[in-house]
Amino acid sequence: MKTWSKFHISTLRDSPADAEIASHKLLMRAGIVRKLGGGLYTYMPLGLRVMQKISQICREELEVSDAIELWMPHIHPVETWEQGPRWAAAREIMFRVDNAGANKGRSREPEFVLGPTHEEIITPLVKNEITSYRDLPKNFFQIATKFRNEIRPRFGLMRAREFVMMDAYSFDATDEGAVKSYFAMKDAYARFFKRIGVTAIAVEADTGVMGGSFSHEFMVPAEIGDDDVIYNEASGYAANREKATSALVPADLADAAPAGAIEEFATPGVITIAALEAAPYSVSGDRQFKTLVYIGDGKPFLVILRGNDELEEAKLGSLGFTLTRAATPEEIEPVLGAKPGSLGAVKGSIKDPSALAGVFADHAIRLIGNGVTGANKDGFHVRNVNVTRDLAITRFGDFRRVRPGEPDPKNGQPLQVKRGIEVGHIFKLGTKYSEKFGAVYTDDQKQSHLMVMGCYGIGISRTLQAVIEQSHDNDGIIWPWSVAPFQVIITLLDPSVPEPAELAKKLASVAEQAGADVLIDDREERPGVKFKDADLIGIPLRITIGGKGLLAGVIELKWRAKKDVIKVPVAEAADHIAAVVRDAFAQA
RNA sequence: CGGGGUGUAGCUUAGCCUGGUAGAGCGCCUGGUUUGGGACCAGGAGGUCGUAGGUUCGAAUCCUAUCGCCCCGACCA
Repeated sequence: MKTWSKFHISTLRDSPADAEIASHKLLMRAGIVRKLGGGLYTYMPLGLRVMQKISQICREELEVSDAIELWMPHIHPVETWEQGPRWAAAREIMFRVDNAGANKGRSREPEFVLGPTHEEIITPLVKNEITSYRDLPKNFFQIATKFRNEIRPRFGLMRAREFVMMDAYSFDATDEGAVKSYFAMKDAYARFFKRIGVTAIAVEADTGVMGGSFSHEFMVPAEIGDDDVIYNEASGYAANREKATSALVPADLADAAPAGAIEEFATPGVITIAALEAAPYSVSGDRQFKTLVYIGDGKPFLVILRGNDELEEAKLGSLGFTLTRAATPEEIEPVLGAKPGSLGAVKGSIKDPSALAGVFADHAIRLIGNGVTGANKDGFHVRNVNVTRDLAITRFGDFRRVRPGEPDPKNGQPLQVKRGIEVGHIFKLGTKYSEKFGAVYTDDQKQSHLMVMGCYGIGISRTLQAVIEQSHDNDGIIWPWSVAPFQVIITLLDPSVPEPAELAKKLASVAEQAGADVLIDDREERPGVKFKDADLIGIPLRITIGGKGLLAGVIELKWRAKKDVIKVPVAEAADHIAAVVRDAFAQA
């Protein structure tokens, strides 16, 4: 048991000016964290207790799924990362560490980086540790600090430069095994979020720079989230917007009958979809082909979309390039023969087709019959363009951004969108890292095979804030029982009077024996201050001792999340509290 | 890194436009009156007005540079 006067909790009446969202304000006001700099926070004693509880629940649920805890260094030799498959993409977010006194006057290059994640560390480790199929599968995890030089830290712990993350890495002999490991983790995540009292939905996600074959994100629905979740309640479909698809294009769609031969027409000054929609051309956006030029690992390629569709850049990841970016006008003209605004992919119209790494078309362009596209000649477009007959397409794919209202790929009902906070992510990696680092094992036929990997993350500190974002009211935080820094606060109204103080201690130890963490507010403050503070820091159960209640021979129990006050005669208080606490644990 | 904003006491801020003694509320300290939802009275401590230059008799205020922080975008747990 802790007493407020000996513990350290400092609450603020006003929110700091740099906090904008509810959970960030409450983090500061309730004294959960204090800021050092952008994205850098001290976890105050109260906040640390929450972190430890979240971590412990995470640990327990992972262990149920047979994951094994270890601890890896957070200073990584740069060479380790250079050997890995994503140095080029990942170096941007890594803090570099100078090798202090060593090599003075020689290399100015940093020799270490602060660990943003640990695939590059664990894979070589496991390569040395495990050589036999008998030792597989294995799943290692740690709960530790991560360092990422986020370009823009924001919203307190939501995107910090130093943060606490659970990261796990599974190694399997076979692909089927890896899938099993993946879903074991998905289940562990679901149990974890349920236990900490957070609604987190698993949504299909893009694999991003991590690579790998499939992936789910765990999202906490919240207005302030960074991601759009596309979903349909009825079918259960849920995907990050970066990944979401819709049933816009029927699989059995037949090509429209060409209305005639392609013909060029002059469109002086027309370089936008909108301009072509206007008179005198009046070609609606869904009858235009939009031709975008990107650079994939140094080579240009084309993406063809419907005029009124938007490219979802993340979907270009499926093309297999390590780095992609939009091409500049200077890069475009020599290849296509025209400036942006007059581009197209009609066979024969591309100036230098051999320079292209491919022409990738979104499925939705198949909805266009006798459309219009650029002539690859400034100031000209062509009409009567038909997909199969006229366009030189390397392959079709899903590249467009889904819009709310489009048909669900599962049941055809309209899709909806909502914002979410990404609190966890799981990836089935495959052999991307094991190949690079030579992580192989020997099977029972003495044959060598690459281990099949998965990797998994939960943003522990971000989850802490997501809990607040999801569970608060105008008076403050409402901690779920399982992660509350203290489950019970005993508000002692007359701390200097011996009898009530003794009663508080007695009831505190009763609650503790039932398993609760108890805080006694023994400050010489007016009752109003104590009630306000108890609400602000969000302790689930408040027991008030003293004042008019005690005069009437009762103590009072009040749940933070409820309105009513339960009066209990002093004589029955101990038994009642023990029962209530046990009940709360049973329900948590 | 692009766009926008902002920096005055631990927190919230007024003053800046139109240069002339740096002010208030909360919090903190002392004393008193209070005591069931952030009390009241009296007294007190706390500021090189982000930093560095410049203009000026005189700069929180005007100018320049720089740094920090916040918001929107690209990226992420």
